[in-house]
Amino acid sequence: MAKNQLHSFQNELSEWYNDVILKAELADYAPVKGCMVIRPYGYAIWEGIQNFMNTLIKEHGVQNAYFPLFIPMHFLNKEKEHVEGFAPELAIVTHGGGEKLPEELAVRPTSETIMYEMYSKWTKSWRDLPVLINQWCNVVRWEKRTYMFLRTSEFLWQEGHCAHLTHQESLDIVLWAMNLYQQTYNQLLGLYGIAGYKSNTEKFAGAGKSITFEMLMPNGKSLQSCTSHDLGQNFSKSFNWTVQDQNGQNVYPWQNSWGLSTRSIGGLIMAHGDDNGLKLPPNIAPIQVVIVPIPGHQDALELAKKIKDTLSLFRVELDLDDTQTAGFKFNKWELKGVPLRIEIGSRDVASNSVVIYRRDTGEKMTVAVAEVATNVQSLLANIQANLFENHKKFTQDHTLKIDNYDQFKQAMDTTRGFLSAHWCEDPECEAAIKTETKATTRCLPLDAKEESGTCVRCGKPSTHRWLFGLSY
RNA sequence: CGGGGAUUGGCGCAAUUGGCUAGCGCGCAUGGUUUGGGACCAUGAGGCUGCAGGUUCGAAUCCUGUAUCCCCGACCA
Repeated sequence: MAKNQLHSFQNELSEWYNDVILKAELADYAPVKGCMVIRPYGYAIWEGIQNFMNTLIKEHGVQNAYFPLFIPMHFLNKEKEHVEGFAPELAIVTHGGGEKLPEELAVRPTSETIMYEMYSKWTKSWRDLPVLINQWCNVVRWEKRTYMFLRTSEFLWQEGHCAHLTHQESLDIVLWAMNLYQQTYNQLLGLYGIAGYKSNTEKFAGAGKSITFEMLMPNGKSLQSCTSHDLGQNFSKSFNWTVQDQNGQNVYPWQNSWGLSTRSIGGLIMAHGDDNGLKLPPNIAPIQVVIVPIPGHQDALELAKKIKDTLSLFRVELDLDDTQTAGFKFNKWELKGVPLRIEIGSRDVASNSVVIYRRDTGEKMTVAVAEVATNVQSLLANIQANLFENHKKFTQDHTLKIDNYDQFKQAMDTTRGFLSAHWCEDPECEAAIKTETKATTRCLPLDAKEESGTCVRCGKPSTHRWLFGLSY
């Protein structure tokens, strides 16, 4: 273990991941199995994601609302695939107020059923459509194995649920939502990924089609980072929900649902880190610039405050704690992933300049006081772009075109990554590949071109290359 | 849920054929000297050894149960 008490990013990613979450004070273990406490620094990241997404969600006319945590079991039972998919991971309330409940209540694993029950009450006419609602909430899925942020028994997310008169309108929202997620990942979190369709076995329980956004992590594992589902009319039919259309006919609305969770923070942590800790992209960093006056240099304080005033457009922390030495603080702020650090000591006061350090590259540069604000602005933009490009390059470098099964197996045994290979789309073949190599289908990329080939495993004809990988 | 490992001041660890008042480092508090890449001195606070039972003259140590965490799988966002 290095001096900073972190395991090696390269060789012990799982341990590094836990170390950095605890030491950077993003989160802590809760005294409840599989649950975590999201600490203020980690929650600020979630709030950044919420703010970014809320703006785009509302611009599109989708409104936020809130539905109950508890779902009567008979609601879940209405959609067969849905309940079968979620039954194994439900937390169920059997007692309330000291008495056994007449009907058990599921703690929501997702809110389709309770929301659509209400939608059907609120809509009688085609004029009442579309329903465009999103909610930010917690959900519970009783997972067998948990990791902080990536898979906890309770997690935070947003779930958008819209209903439309036509399938096309609904599909437009499905794609719009995935585009929203891509913007969030690319622009806010500096993360690259591939959007595409899930296979039938991997899709959401109750969906017609599911679109996923898959990101590659440094250990070559693939992280399903959010999903957007075309629910067709499965739920409206299950709930016997109809509205009258323009012709007076009773029709079932077309629906979609889409969600992004606190798992995104897990991807953010892992994809950008290094042996010194986190590297937060400036757009999401709760602190974009930390100003560290060298402790003991009294003359630096005035300049430090002056610099802070010139940076009012940014999220700036002025670290006035003089009980720690400069080196200690440098390491602390690097661990916490602050993109830029400004060091100010007597030397700088004398030369009317400051030292700026950038977290992503480790470069230090001397900048004249008058030019700090413009430098900070361009450096932050540069860091944001650089982190995204790094992740994009990593992903592309680890995306392999695979044309025979031996190659496929060899890749899964070594570098992993995204394996782009032809597949016959037969679920049995998919299952066999998983058993034999651990790889699952990740997605059929939205932009995949038609290309005739043969299934990498069974040799049957195939029309597209799918992405395979090891699931996180 | 299967396999492996762990749980001792806030954190990391030590303490066995069962035996003294459970130690050490870091951190923390107070005072002082320091401060440009993890400073130092002095003094001090902080433990019914995860929890519940049991065996024993005596348990951190042995037994039973249980909880939680980590790693590797199977299941999933």
